[in-house]
Amino acid sequence: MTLSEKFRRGDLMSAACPSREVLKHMTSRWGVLVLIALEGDSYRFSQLRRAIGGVSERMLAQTLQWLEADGLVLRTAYDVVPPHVEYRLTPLGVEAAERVRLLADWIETNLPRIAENWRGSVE
Amino acid sequence: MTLSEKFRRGDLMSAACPSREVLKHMTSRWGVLVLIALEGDSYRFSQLRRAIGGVSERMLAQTLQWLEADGLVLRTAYDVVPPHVEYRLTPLGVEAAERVRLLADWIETNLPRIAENWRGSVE
DNA sequence: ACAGGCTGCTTACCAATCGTAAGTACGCAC
DNA sequence: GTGCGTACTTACGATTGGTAAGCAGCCTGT
Repeated sequence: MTLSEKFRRGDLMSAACPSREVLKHMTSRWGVLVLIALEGDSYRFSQLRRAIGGVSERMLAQTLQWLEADGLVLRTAYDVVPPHVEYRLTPLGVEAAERVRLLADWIETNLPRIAENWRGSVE
Repeated sequence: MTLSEKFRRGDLMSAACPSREVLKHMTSRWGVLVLIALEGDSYRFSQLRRAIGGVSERMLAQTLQWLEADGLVLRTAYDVVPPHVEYRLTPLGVEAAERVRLLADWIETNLPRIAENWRGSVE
């Protein structure tokens, strides 16, 4: 098996595999939240920023650019003033967002079970 | 609804919610790969390091400590020389790893579709 | 009329994080 | 007795991330 054959389908355990980059974008601190937010609806930049608590404009812009470059998010700019830009998921992005949301949902519902382990120093 | 009621079940869109920390640990660059590796088998430290291409000892140790503190990974140290430490998933960790693997599998199998978007500058 | 706000970014700067390399303690093989 | 293997920790430099300010032009308020 040649290297290119090995990487046609990704191999995350190999340091050199490009799938590592995709993983990095999708599981980045804000990438996860962007995908989940956009799963429900399309958003404008500032709207998305308000929906996701705590993102800086800088990081939101960067995250959206990553996801756009990976073909998960579609950016549509209307040339008006004030600027109007819409972000929505591509079909590929919808599939990705589903998986990410499953993970996020699990964390949200199981937070109590996880948090039990934090009480170590108390008691 | 009080703040504590709001956070008994996590709310990832709120900047102050502790679920953000868990998300950070599970979706960290190495956290994902650790969970997936440990899903199949228990591993010793160095063994895990070799299995996951490209991790430094420093980051592997830190990642394992995060996951241990969240109750996803169980660390068992045998007091022998040379040191022998085993890492395995807890039942909670198994559930988490399943979700993470679904995401990873999707990336690996859909890498070709994603990579198509990178050919923008070529051609 | 004219200051200030809103839009979607980008840039400059500083702090936190991460990776690399080395140190540690101890036993065993050569 | 030199060197390897184990599981880490620590020091330091490089990369990344967050904060704040800038930009360009219309709309609102006074």
